[in-house]
Amino acid sequence: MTPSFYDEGALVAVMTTQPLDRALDYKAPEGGCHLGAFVEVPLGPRKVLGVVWGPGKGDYDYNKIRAVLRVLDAAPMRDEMRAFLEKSAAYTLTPMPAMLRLATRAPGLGDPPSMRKVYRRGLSEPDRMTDARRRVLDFLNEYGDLSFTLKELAELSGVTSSVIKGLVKQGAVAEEDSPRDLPFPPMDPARPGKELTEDQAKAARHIATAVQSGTYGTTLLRGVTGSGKTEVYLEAVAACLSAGRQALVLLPEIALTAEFLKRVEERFGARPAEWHSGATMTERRRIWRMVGQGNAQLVIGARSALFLPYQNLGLIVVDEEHDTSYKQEDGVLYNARDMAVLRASLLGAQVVLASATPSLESWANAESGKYTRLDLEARFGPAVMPTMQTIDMRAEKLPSNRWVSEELKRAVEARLAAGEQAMLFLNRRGYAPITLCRACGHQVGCDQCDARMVEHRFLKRLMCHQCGETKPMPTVCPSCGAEDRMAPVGPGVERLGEEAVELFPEARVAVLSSDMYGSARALKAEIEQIAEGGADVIIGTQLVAKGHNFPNLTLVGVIDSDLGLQGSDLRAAERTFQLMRQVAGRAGRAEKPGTALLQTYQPEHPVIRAILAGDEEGFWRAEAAQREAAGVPPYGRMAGIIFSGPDVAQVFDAANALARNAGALTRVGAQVFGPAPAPIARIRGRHRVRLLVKAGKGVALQGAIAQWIGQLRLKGDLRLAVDIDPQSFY
DNA sequence: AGCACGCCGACT
DNA sequence: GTCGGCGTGCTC
Repeated sequence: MTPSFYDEGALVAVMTTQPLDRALDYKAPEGGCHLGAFVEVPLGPRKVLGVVWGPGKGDYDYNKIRAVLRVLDAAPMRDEMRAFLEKSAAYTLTPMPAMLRLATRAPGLGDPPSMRKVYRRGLSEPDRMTDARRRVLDFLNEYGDLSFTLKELAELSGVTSSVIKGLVKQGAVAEEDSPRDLPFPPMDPARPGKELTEDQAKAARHIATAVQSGTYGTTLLRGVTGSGKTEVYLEAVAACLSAGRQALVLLPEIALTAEFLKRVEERFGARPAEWHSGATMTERRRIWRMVGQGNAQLVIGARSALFLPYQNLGLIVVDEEHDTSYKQEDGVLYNARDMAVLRASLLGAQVVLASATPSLESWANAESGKYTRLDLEARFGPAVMPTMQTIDMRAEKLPSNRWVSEELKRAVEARLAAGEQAMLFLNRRGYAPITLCRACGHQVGCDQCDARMVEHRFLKRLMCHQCGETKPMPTVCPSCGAEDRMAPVGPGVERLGEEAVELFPEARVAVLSSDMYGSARALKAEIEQIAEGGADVIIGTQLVAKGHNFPNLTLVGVIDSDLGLQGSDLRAAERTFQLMRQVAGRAGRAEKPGTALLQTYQPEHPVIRAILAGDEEGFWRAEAAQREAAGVPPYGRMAGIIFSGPDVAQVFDAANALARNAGALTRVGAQVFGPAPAPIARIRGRHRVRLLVKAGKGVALQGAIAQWIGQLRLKGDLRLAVDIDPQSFY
């Protein structure tokens, strides 16, 4: 048993956020320190942030050991959190300091609580009363014990700040210091939620009971769009809050909308803490501190909210659990869905994985009994699932610059005539995916990456969708020099928008694409405006497939259902299935029945047929059988080893050398494939090459890989990263 | 990550 | 002669 307190001078091991890959010994400071304390320690000439990780090892020259400089004013990291970070690091093969950095992503961690001046009613009366003074004192008397900032008080009582300063001098108004980071208002779980159907109430009770048990468990909550998943898991949140424990709802960044927060506020009577990439430094600091003090009971956040210092977490909801954005693809490579399950298991907390279209991993875990599965079949309210049909594009005789079939066109016209909305869905941003020289066949590529440049007519430039590099549209072929022969090939949403304007001249056409709006806020505002009837025909990329509600939308046309079916990505079929189901779920969410039309060149493909039949179990079983036969996740294990560096040949050489020396892996029966260019073959001028490791389900993959790459000495600018359970393959 | 140490090419 | 290139190694 490790002691939980170290007296002054005792040796303690401190893990820093510097890339040192192990803890260093220090002497405990004056007054001692707790296990888990956030501390500032000297490291060479610098002062760095660290956490007291345990007793010192004592294997270092005692005379060189320095003392902890100070203990920071923050609640010590709990044992559970240290265990979580260590297990996450071991699972993802991430160096511990990088893991610790995820857990200390708040500014001013070491600062004393920031204070500000607030004003309240003082004990004495002013010597002379004026109108302005009267207004201030009346206002304060009315609000009793409450205090206000100078600006608030001046505005609310209609005086200038000098009046208040005058009253302070006389003692009629008291000036006090108050911490700037205020606790979040308490949630009220006893407020009535939305009325639940019997189906939903049963599911809600099931999860609530599990939450009250105070033990670990994971529930897969499956329900089609509009089936009331949110209402059900908010009841589980209520049960958790009632039990006096904190709750966390994880959402994909894009789904963290004002609409969702409003629902939460209506249910619990107060705004929860919102943790997302757009949060200001002040907000981050407040949330980090308040979560650590237990003064934020409910956090709604994107994946990194999983690493906040909860004191008493009882429930983690992962909404849209299949969403690929839960997998962080750069820096620390982790999957927030899997890490949520890990953290809950260490805490004795419950996890709810909610989705209309679960990932095959979660489906399989439910099948094998690791997760409890709850299905919400009935749609909430009168809306029903849309009718779905394919349009066989092989039978269409479309000119090469047209993508909307005659049948889809007629269907859209019918909706327009009825005063309803139609959506054309195409998962390709920009104007055209390829810019081709008609003289020599050259395709314009990115100078930084190996991707093709995509024309964005909206921006009047070519853009690389991998690194964001842009350049002007060339008039002369960069390869053969021919003039005015550059031509756009293939459809993007912008080009589809042009076609829609021609086909439906009377309609208001809106194109929704993530790169057309400066900020997520502007985009959300635009989506809301369109949902309220601001457009008749909506052209959109995959961002419209995420939980927005379009009450007047009754038709979804999927321009190219085959995108994502081809290729060697083992999850391609799964992704297409999920996307189609979600897009189809856009249609007819309110009272009007919807129709989904899928344009495809492969109407007999099992994925397309499963979507049409609405046969999810059939799809999962077929897909699971294929993966099991191939020995790939979730029936086998995979890892990517990504080498990167400025020189391609050097990067390939290093990867080749490692691949040829894979004894540590072959001993455990794992196979090594590659090297091949990584999914993103070049980022910011650095070439990336990947080895793929495939192993049986029972193999201790991390240990073998750690041993394998352990001896490797990387020279110069070469870097190596391990990606456990890689998600991108092409 | 930073920062120092150290071992080889073009300058006042 | 030495200024400085950044490869290598250390930080308790």
